Amino acid sequence: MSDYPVARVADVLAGKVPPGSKVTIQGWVRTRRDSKAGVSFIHVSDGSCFDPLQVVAPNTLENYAKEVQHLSSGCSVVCTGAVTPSPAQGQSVEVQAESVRVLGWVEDPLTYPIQPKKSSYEYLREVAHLRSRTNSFGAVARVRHCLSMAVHRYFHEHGFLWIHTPIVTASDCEGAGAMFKVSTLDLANPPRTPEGKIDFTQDFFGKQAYLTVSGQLNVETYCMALSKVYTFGPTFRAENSNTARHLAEFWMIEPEVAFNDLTADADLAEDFLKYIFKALLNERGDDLKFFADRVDKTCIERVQKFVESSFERVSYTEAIAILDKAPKKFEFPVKWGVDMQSEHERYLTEEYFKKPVVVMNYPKEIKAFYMRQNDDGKTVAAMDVLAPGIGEIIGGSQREERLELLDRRLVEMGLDPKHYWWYRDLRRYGTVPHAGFGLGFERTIIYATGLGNIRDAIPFPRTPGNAEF
RNA sequence: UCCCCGGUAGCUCAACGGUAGAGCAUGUGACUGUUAAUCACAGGGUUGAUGGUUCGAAUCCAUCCCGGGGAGCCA
Repeated sequence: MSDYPVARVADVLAGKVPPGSKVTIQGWVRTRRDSKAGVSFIHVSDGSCFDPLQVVAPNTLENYAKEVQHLSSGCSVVCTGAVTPSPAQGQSVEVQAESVRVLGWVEDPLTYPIQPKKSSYEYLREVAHLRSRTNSFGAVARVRHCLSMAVHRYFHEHGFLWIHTPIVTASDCEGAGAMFKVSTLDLANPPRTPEGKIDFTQDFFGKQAYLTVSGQLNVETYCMALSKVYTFGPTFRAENSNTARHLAEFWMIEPEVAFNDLTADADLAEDFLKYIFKALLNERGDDLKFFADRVDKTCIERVQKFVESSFERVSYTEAIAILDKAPKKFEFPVKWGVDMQSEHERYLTEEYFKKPVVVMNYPKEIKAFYMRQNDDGKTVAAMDVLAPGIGEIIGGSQREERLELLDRRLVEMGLDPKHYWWYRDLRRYGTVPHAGFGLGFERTIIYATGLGNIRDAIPFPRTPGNAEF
């Protein structure tokens, strides 16, 4: 082995390595082509950028016939040699190999699941442990990382603290959907109370516990001391949802800001989304170009337009009026007081406004207990951000900071205020107006990339009946 | 969970009641500073599973399993 410094493919291709310098490249073979001129061209990817690096292996290498000519897609290699300008089209620089060492062979190239050709996303989901080696999933991973970092950078630069809210929760009424149960009890033979019910006092946490469906209630406690906070972590919904937009395990971003009202909340959502999409445009042009070429021609344009134009803002009442006058027959009739269906949201954002829309001030009956009641007595300070192509991407609200009104809503909705004792305490001790929202991270990714299914926006999708990997 | 559509070679698909085929991939050879290279030849299949109808089923029927699209729930 030589002692040449290890270089990332991204740095070599970006010209950060001076021509003539000798480097070590570590990665996986994408394709190999042999030339009778006495060289083989090996495209090596290490995941650091979209494009692979061309390694030119001459037939004078001692393992040329025995090994180099048998390299197939997926083999892991360590190559050393000089970086030189490429005489041929297709790449600016390449590496003239002095050595090509094979670390791992593909034991049966015929049945290697990842072949250098188009494979369907459906098929690749069945080989999720290997799909990271494809152009598509490498690009998704880099986009996901880029957006993650941008999320943290935005909040950090704007004075927010990242709060690590718990994954396991014992409040069974977070109100955002069905929950997964967490237990160490023997399922076949659980301890029983005298009444014959399962005795959760003997369970690990001494009471029934669940996986969180939202960090919001917890993060509000930190908001009431640290002013600007956010969560960014996994959340879980045990809904039997089988759609291209739902996961049982997904990542959510939930900022919460003290002293903010609903308008400030919508302003934050807009400013924040534009920031992370700008970062994506600046940093991952190579991957976005791939998505534009292969997945969705309009994706770059869409993200650019998103960054440049302002969100449309309408009240729920106005939105209903627009839908009422729409020259279009809806399957579900539109009426003030009912929740909007997918077809309604789509019409607003895709046909009527043709851009992201913030719908604000929904009827209180169709929204959660913690949302702040407006003076009209009919609506709450809730907002949804609707985006063309995916529908609801953000759901948020100003929170009810007045204890009396909060309690009234709890009772109206059949909830027991006792179960929310610590949440209510926030209103008893130094309460202030505050607002926040939840952004589905994977939905953000499919919006930006044009991916058709949310299961391809997360490395290992969990959906009903699917947790193989 | 409901409504549609689909499961055929390693992958993408064709054949739609009468001997199961192509492209890519793989192997061999030819050719070439090549670019998902090209050309020739070769190997490769209990047609998702189980029953049924039929002289005969990949094809028709039933049930189940798996996948996709749409709906609901939501982020």
